[in-house]
Amino acid sequence: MDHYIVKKFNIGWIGFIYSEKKIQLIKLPLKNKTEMIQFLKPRAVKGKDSPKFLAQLFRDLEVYFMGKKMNFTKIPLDLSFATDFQNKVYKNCRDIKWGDRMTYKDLAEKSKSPKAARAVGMAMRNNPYPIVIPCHRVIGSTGKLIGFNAFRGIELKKELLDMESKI
DNA sequence: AAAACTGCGGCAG
DNA sequence: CTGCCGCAGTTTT
Repeated sequence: MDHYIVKKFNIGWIGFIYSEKKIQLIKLPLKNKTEMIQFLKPRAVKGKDSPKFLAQLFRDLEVYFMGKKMNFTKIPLDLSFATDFQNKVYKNCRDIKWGDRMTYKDLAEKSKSPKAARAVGMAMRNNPYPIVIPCHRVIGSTGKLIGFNAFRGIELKKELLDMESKI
């Protein structure tokens, strides 16, 4: 059974589910801490100690939310659930740098499935590691912000992009 | 195996 | 701007 832990950042309480060696899920803030715990509880048991990789992630996130450049390349993610296509998409998405943006179509082309923009959307929607896999940097081809599977989704997406473009 | 979904993209009105 | 298909990968019947 995996463990969960919640931690407060300036955007709210973020939930984490993790196994011994890897992160399993990052859940962006819900309405409040209670809702977050209710969400996590059925999926994992409360964790007491936070392993090294998690402490590292916390530090990185603190820095990130301060508005500083941070790319999370060393965080060990569990992508064993992912298909070939999803793996490509997640990898390419991870390569989008701070302040950069890419369209769903761009990502599809880069992932060797030029016409699969929609499927890229699917992959983003099911991205278990928001921020670390910067799915907020993926936008519509018209430049419009779409989707974002989180409480206050689009708003949050916009805030993150605004923050990143301030540097 | 088929149908039913999408955080899409073009292109018409 | 809105609506309508075609699209490809994933999920659900």
